[in-house]
Amino acid sequence: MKLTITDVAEKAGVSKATISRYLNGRFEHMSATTKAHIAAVIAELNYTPSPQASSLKTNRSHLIGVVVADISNIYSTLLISGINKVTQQSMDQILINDAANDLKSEAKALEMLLSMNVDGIIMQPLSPVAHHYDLIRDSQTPMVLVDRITRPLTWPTVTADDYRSTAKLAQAILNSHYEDILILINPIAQISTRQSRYQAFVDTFKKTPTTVTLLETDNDSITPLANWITAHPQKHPLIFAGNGRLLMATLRWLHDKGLRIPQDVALSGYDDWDWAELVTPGISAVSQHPDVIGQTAAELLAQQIAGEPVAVQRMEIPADVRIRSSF
Amino acid sequence: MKLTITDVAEKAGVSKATISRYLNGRFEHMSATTKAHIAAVIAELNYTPSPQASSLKTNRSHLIGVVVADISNIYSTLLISGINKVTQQSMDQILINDAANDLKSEAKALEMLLSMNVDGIIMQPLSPVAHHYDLIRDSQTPMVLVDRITRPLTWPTVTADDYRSTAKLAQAILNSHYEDILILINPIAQISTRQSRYQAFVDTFKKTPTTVTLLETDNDSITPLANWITAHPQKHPLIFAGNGRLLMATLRWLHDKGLRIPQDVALSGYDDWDWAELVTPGISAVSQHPDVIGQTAAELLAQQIAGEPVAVQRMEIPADVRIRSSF
DNA sequence: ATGAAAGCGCTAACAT
DNA sequence: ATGTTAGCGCTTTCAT
Repeated sequence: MKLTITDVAEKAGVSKATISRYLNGRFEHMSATTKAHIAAVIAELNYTPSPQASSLKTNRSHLIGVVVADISNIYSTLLISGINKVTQQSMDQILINDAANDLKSEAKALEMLLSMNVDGIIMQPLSPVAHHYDLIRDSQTPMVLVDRITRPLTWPTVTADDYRSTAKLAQAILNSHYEDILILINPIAQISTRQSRYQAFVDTFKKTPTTVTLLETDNDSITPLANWITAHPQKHPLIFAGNGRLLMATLRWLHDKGLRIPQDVALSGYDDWDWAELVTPGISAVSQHPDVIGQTAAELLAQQIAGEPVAVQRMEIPADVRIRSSF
Repeated sequence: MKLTITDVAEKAGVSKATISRYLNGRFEHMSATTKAHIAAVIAELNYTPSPQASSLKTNRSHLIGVVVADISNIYSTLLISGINKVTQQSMDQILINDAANDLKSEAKALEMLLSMNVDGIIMQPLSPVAHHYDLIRDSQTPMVLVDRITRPLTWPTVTADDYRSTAKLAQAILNSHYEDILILINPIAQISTRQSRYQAFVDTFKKTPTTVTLLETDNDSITPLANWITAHPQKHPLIFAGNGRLLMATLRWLHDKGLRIPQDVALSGYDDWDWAELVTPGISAVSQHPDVIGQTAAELLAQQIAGEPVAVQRMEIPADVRIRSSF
């Protein structure tokens, strides 16, 4: 049977209040003897207090909600692993929820978390409009956004430095003088990071003869790319795949078609989870650090929960640009 | 301000008890009018009950604890994603904990989960000895093990069919007549799956002239392999890397050394998260399905929690063997 | 068909 | 320095 604070109090011959004080580290007015005695009794009984009971009174659940856009994406693991580093320290538990790239699911996840009375939320938002998340603001629950920004800026946000890192990659491509650059990316209207990645290319090639073509796609499908390449068999384009899944899908398609990299088409992309270098001839890519993003977000959230002021601003975690031999 | 059941009761002009009955779907003795009325009020107020308060009374937390061996491993995401599929349905929340490949951390995670009063636990155990987890048995908390077994068999366990799938791969290798097979794997004494993978090779090549060499390593280091290859420059071995990380590390090392696959060394491994085919020349590997394992485990756990009897046995989820061109 | 009241394990005034 | 007591939001007998 699970022990309660009453059991401990009886065994120790003191009141529940004293035990409670002990548990919460309020020793200011406690005699050293009772303190030691309580410690001994707790150790002997191997008693652990019930967080839910305490939560009921204190309104602090020691639960952190995490909502990821798509849990099957590697980004999620890395992000969670980073968050975990700090919650482990603070003895908080994380509640993982998957939005499955669906606004309805995301909303449900958020409601769930609120009803669970989480102390704070870390979310990789699906919607770019802050308004969409008014219920969080209304509930007064601290939140930190990761990976994508939301307008107007309402919560502290931690992302990669998409624009800067992509521009760096674009700069490297500049020297190779491609006629056509194909940006294969999910709909950019929605997501800030996608816009930045596209814009970095546009800006870099603005005053060059290079044509930058935007190929918007859905659900990481590469059909628009396949169509373009099939329609322009004589061209020798450079492809920039806007995320890891697209990069992988593109690679697989080129493979199937027997197209050689970089002889037939050149390739580059965003996100490389260590495998891009293993693929012959080594894919040049931007490599971000979701674990650092997660850790930073968790620290920011912890501050907010502790009542310390946190600036509502975007923090950018630098990504690495790894140039290999794919263009 | 957060609404309580009392607010709803007042607004609806009925007692808390009636609201509670409504919330728990006990309509047997409820007039259709009050039922409809309560529904309307709840919708209007947008009320959501507090799980922790209810948990206090019912002893059901709707929390499922998940302990993974190493959260930064892709296996974890896939596993969680599978678990998530079923917990989403049942409105349960999952509490992810990382054992970080460390028995002390694992024990702490388990204690944490017990004190959180979780309804059940899904664990990828670090220790092969069931005794190690007696505190779970003592606490009467339902548990399902995944990925690795524990002796004696104490909990329902869901794993891949390590032996069978590895044997299938070994069989394919058999026809290529290698003189030396190097099994690179983390310490096999500890983990059941590792033993099975090794044993599958030993058994397959028992009556052949092929030598099967066990190269035990630690922390996914490839030093033992590097040493062997350096020491036998004239040989043309086939390597079997016991997990995805080792496979990747091996690949990277061969790359660095300029060793060609399969001309200089042949390669194969366990775990392929879709990238193995993209690496030239396409790595032959066993591909397991952690998401299915997770889903199955979660279903088993749900049954146990519901009080339905669940057989204490090992369930094997078939892995795929993907033969490509690396040997 | 519905309500009153006690209590789940804990915390926090307010006593003493 | 420690105890008493009244809840936190919900469920559940037992009444009516």
